[in-house]
Amino acid sequence: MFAHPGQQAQGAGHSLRDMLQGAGVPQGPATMDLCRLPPRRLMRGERLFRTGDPFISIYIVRRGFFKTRMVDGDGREQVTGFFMAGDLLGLDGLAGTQHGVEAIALEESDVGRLAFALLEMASRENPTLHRELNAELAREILRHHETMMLLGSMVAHERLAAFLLDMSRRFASRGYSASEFVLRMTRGEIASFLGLQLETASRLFSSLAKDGVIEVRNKHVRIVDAPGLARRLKAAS
Amino acid sequence: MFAHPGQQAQGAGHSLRDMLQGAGVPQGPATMDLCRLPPRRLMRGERLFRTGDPFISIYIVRRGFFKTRMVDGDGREQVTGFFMAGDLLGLDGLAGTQHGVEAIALEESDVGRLAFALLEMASRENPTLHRELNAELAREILRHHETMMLLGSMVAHERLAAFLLDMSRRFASRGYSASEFVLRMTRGEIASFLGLQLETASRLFSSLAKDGVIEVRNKHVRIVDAPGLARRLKAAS
DNA sequence: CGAGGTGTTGAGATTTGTCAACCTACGTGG
DNA sequence: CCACGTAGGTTGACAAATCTCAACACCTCG
Repeated sequence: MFAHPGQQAQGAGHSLRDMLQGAGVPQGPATMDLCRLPPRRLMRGERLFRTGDPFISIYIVRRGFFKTRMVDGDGREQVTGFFMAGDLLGLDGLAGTQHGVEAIALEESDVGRLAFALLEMASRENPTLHRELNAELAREILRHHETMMLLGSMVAHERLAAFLLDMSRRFASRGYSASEFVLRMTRGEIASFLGLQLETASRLFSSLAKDGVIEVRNKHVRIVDAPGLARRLKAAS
Repeated sequence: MFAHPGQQAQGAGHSLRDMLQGAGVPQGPATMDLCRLPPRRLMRGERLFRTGDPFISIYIVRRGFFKTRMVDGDGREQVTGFFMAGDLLGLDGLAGTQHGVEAIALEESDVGRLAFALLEMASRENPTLHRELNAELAREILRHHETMMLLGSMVAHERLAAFLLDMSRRFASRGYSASEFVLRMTRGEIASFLGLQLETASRLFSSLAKDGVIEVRNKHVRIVDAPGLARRLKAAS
């Protein structure tokens, strides 16, 4: 049920994604090449950007895994999303001048970067690029809407089901198994994202396992009964 | 704790808001005048736009009150925001091609409209306008973030306190009383927005009233002890 | 091999939801 | 202008979901 940036491969030429993927695109229009900044490697726990950082570039995850989170004045923390290879990161700053969230690597990761100021100029001359930027932003907003729906009108077990199905879909769209994957984030991070307590999330994993819907071993998850999981999104299980 | 479009008055000239406010701005640059569409009046319950509608124009509330809501495939409903005079509406479509939510008038209301396609062209020639559009979008995203925080990491009584303080701030920023106002939405709509059941929201109103923090009579609310209300955002009351 | 972070589980408290009754305000039509 | 119907709002009693606190197991990494 979650939409995420970067599901479908882009058509031809020098799309936003091509530019960010970097390495493989040696010969683009000059304006585009100018945008490209050196890629960056992060260790687990390192921050790609933090709340309030000036918005300078947008990123694509080339390898690894990230979470984004917010911390409010009272120290309340909220994980707002998870990002895997192929996902764009930092779009939240696209509309303004600074980032509203922070992005933290959940494992050793590589990101491609594009300088936003230059990208904006390029997009003025290139309507396709401009449209792509807008489309990515639209996906970001759609993601927000879905998160609000999840947090505002689902009970705990529905939220976890939605989360697992979303992960499954995203792994599948990248050519990995839809039924078996490794969740890089901790239970606590999942719980925060789902608006639950850590223990509640853990219990729900166990309960799904007991019902034979999934198999769990730490971060390794296997979806045994995908329809059963989907059913838990709707009525009472 | 909520950010909303349209807090501060805009500086000089023909800003986005001026254009939308309409009537008072007879002599703008031609490109801008072209964008302006006839205003619209809606009766209570009428929809300004609905989910999936092509994104054609953005709106400003000139008079009245709106809610936006989403309905997902399973019929789950979620109110995503409330909009009063001065607020921009329909920005969620700005990034894409269609609206992801629907907007419904909570009372007889008037809106100003700008044709987006023309507006986009105008913004290409006018960097200030372009920046304004981006700033509005940024506010929209900030609002989403704050809603996620509210839904994901606050308990019921904190959510209601946050809601009331937000309303208070927004009324105040429009020159109305910060301590006494009429909530145009029903308890059910407030509850949906806060991710609660109607009865829970109602009880929380009563409980705040019993504690002498607010006075309530139907939709009329008076904040008696604003600091007390603010205190309920943090620790246990 | 030890330490600390991570994950699981239990028991009980607390919060929130559910169902149901009833009250109130408001608009409509007689 | 009143009467009635209906949507909106409140409250109670109870059920269920979720949280809290606590103990302990596991796993990874240095």
